[in-house]
Amino acid sequence: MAAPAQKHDVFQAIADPTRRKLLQLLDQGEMPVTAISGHFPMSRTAVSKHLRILADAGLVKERKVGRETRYRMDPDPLLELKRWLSYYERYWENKMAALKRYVESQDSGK
Amino acid sequence: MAAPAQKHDVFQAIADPTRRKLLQLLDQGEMPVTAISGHFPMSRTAVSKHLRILADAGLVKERKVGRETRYRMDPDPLLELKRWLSYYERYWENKMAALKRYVESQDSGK
DNA sequence: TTGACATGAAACCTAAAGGTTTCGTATAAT
DNA sequence: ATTATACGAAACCTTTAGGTTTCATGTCAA
Repeated sequence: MAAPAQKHDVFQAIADPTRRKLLQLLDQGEMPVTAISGHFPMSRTAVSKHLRILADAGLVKERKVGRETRYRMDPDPLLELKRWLSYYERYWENKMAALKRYVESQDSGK
Repeated sequence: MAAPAQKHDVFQAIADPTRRKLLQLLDQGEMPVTAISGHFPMSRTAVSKHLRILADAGLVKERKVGRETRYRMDPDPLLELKRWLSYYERYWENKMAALKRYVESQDSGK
């Protein structure tokens, strides 16, 4: 299969707070555009553009039902983010270990 | 305490691929600007600006040593990202949910 | 003390982001 | 058949992002 050559990646997609809210909202379930845009202080068209960017990154899927387009969230691309983040995981592991040691030392001290 | 009112957050900061590379590079250790910029196909000034954005988000720290400024990575703000991501953790933690998504995607796919 | 080096600030440019309004078109309701 | 609804495409505007070049300043080396 050829590469998707998507215009927007996950990192870009979640950079905008409006789009993060969109994901959160659509996490509740499928919803048509007008209903979605009711939750945002901007025009329906603007929301529609954000949805397109999210769709481009694979974070939402659309489905046409009659005259409406229903969007739902797809968390799969977030796995890339998770993978990226896991690279830095060791930092907190060490930190947590250090904190654990600290707490335990306080504990035994008392 | 007053809010930091930082101009750039961690989501914005990591949205740019150059800045992600910067983090990766600085993960190896502290480095002065000129040395850093040697790794990038752009001017030192441009790199400097990226570093400022990262610093603004708290992802790098700077330290002046003589006539040079040395930057190092600070992973702490990534915890916010991790926290945000953890909200969606259940999706791929739960195997049944994954299977459900798979079945549904096959269903609505073609 | 003179010159080279390291760096950020400033001014500037172009493209992209994020928003608006207007319009066309398909579907639904009367 | 006509009107209302749901939506995306297009054109447009303003601000921000990302880059450049130039300049000023502080520090090190000769």
